This record gives sequence, structure tokens and C-alpha cells, in this order.
Amino acid sequence: MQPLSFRIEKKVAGALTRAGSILTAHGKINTPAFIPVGTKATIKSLTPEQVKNTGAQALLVNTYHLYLQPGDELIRDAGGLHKFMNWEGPIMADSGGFQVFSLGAAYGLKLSKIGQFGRSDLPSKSDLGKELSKVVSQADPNPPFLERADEALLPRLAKIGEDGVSFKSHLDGSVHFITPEKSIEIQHNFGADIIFAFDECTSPAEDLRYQREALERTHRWALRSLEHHRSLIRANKRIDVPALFGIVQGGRHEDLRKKSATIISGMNFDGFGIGGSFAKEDMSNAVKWVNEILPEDKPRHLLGIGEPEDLFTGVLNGVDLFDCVAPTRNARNGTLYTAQGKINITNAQFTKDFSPIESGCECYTCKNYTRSYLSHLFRGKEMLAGTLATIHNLFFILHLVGKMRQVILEDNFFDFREDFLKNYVRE
RNA sequence: GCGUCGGUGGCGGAGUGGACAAUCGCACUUGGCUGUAAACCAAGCGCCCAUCGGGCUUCGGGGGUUCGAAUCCCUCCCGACGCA
Repeated sequence: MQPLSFRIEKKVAGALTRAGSILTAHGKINTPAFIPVGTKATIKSLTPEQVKNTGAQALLVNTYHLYLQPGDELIRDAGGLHKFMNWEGPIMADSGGFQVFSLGAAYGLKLSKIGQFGRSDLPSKSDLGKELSKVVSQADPNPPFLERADEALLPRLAKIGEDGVSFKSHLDGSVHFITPEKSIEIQHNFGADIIFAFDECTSPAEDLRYQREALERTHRWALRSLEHHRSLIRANKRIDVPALFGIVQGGRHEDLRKKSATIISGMNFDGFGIGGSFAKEDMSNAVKWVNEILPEDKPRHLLGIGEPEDLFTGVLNGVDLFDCVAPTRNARNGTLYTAQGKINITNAQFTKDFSPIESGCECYTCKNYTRSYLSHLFRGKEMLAGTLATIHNLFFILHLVGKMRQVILEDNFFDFREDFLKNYVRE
């Protein structure tokens, strides 16, 4: 009857850290776990077999993108996502809540162009783009915070209302109104194992007043998501029902994070997502505040986080699941992970470097190819470049988190963390 | 040998008397990327100092006209095509 069972296998004394396992209808996920992102029902540049060979236990897909193309009903009619995309393991679906941010507050007039347009001028395509990141740096002397007054000039693709969010499709310009109920219906049609409540991922640029207002709306949407989820289960009589995770928001504010964790905890979700944006420096606290309140016996997913140092922060503070586009997107853009930090394989120094990306790495790419060859593929814009780089980056991150699980079980998490971070150079 | 067209920064290719150190591509160099509108985006790319900026030498070579030349004239060199 339970859509999912979660078992804690080991807890680290003196921390929120734990290792466990989640059992879904499509198999088990050993935690902590990193879940690669396959937004449009594909891990870009890899076949499912290749994804599996990197060590992935589960995948995460996106509601917004698949709803627009090819459509959630088509996926349902195809026999569900697992069959449609040929992935037998667990599948998670994000609710579209992140697109409220990425197509809303984060997207619009490039900051460098602000002030160059009067009301009558229309910005050109090159003046538009993504300017805000989910994770901002507190150290940045010029944080990319927009004045709210500029909003009238910004042609945003997502507009937030009380009942839901109006999206202007990036594919054909058509307008789609996504409510919490609609998001849940779409995710049910996918046949995903774990789905998320529809939320608003707020911009780090928003002030406290707005964060509070958005948080309350997200809480109302959480309840609506949960109620609709239950009514769909009652109506459909499916054997395999998806697990629904509620999402905690609250930005960087302690009182909001704690309030959100308390309220979402009270709604009887199957697990929890920790969402939103914050300064990188605030991440540790934000996660800790939340996880000290969330029920211990349910899984916690830190949404959209995946840089090595952040994965340690999450695990240290009680996170079980992560998803992030960083390893896959970085790979396609030539940034590769090594134990010493990230390298940009397109740099001139690697053209004649006949060593593997990382010596000792057991991934397919490192066992068979050199940095020089990768450099050549990237410079030649060959498709195989993205494939080999993605295989390495996913393997690196998946095995890093896998190792975290192992050392938790072996009571050696802190030493491992210290050793890794000592060698891993950020920036 | 004669004629025609043409020689611009690593390459392609604009410009055809002042706003040109020279549009734009490509290549090259370096950044960035955290629930993916991203196999993407940004910056730099003659030399020197440099914060804004300033100075110097450039458009096949040489000479000339002009206040001013990549742009006009003469000449030489080189290339393509045509005629001998």
C-alpha cells in the first residue's frame, strides 16, 4: 500500500548524517544518492545503458518540459515513462516549480542591458537571457539583483498568480496555465515513482516580504498538490501509486525555513524536497534548520544541488537525495571533475596531454581515452565529446556520493570528507 | 607579351577619401554554468602603457596627391582569368 518505504541503515553520531535505502515499485535507491537529471526523458548524450553503467540508480525528469513536448497523455498512452524512455529503475519527476524561477525571475532582460531600453523600444533576442543563478555568491560585490521596478520591461515567460503559474512556451509561444492540480496530474500520467508538489522556487534577489508571501503561497499549493494526489489515487485504483514529496522553501531566512519545514512536515507527505535559492554560504545553515525539523523517518531531497563541496554539506546536514544538472551540463561544456578540482578540457594545456582525465578513475572514458583525445573531440565539436565527458562526470559524482554512503556505513564520514575537500580545489 | 579583375588582421570576407586599429564569421585564448529554453553563454583577440583612457605602427612593396589615404594617382611585385 505504501508507495515507498524508507529505511535508515546507519546514523552518524553528532550529526544529521545518515545512510539508508528507499524502496520503490521500480527498485531500490541506496542513500545518500545522486540522481542524474534527464529533463526531457533523456540524459543528454547518453543511452540508458550508458547511464546505468555510470552507476546511476534513478533518474529525474521534468514536468514542464515533457508536458509541452511530447505531452503527458502521450507518455501515459505509450505505457508510461519507464517504457517510453527505456529506463527500468526508479524515476522521479520534478513538478515544474523550478521553471517558475528559471523562466520567471531568472529570465529576462540581461542585466548588462538594463537602462538601455525605453518603454517604446523592444529588446532584441540577444538582449535576453538567463542572468540569475539558483546559487549566488555572497562574496560577489555586484550581486545580480534586479530592481522590482524593472519588471514592467521584462518579457518573462512565467507569471505567478494565486491559483497557479502562467507559462509562455519557449517552444511555440503558446500560453499554459499550470496549477498544483495540473502539475500532479501530469506527473501521475508519467507513471513516475516519486513526484513533487508544485512550488515556487523564489529568486535569491527577492526581499523578505516577497519571500514570506511566496512561501505562504507554496504552502497552499503543497496542500492542494497533496489533496489532488490523493483524489487521483482514489479514482485510478492503480497498484503502483507514486510517492509525493512536499517542498520546503524559505530562501535564506531562518524563521521562514523553520516555519516551512514545520508546516510541510505536518502534511503527511511521503518525503520532502528542500528547494529554493540561497547564497552558497547560507546553504549549510538552511539545510540544517530544515532537517532538524523534518521527520527523521522520511527521505529528504535537496533539489538542484550537486557540486562536490555542496554534496558534502548536504550529507553532513541530513540529506538523502540530490539531483543536479551540473555534472551533465558541465560535461557538455567541457568542464570535467577530478579529485583536485574541475578542469576545462578545452584549455590549451590539454591538447597534448596523453593522460586520462583522472588517473585511477574507473569510468569508461578514463579507461579508454586521453585528455588529448577529449580536447580534440571538443575542438572538433564532435558529438562523442559530450558523451565521453558526461560518462566521466556522472561517474565521478555518483561514485563520490556512493563513497559517502560507504564511509557513513563504515563510520568514517568525517575523515573522508576532510581528505576529499583538502585535495579538491574550488574555482 | 597584352588585357581584365584582384591583393585588408591566423583564415574567410566587409569597407572603397575623414566617424577605421578597421563591420561580420571562423579559428584561437580565457571565464562562467547548481530541481536544464544550455553540445550553451560571455569576455578577449596589432603593439605599448593603462581605471576611465592614452600612445605607437598597420590594409602586397615603394613613391605621390591631399589638411587627411585601406580608399585617388604612378610604379614595382604577386595571383586568377582571357587573348597571343
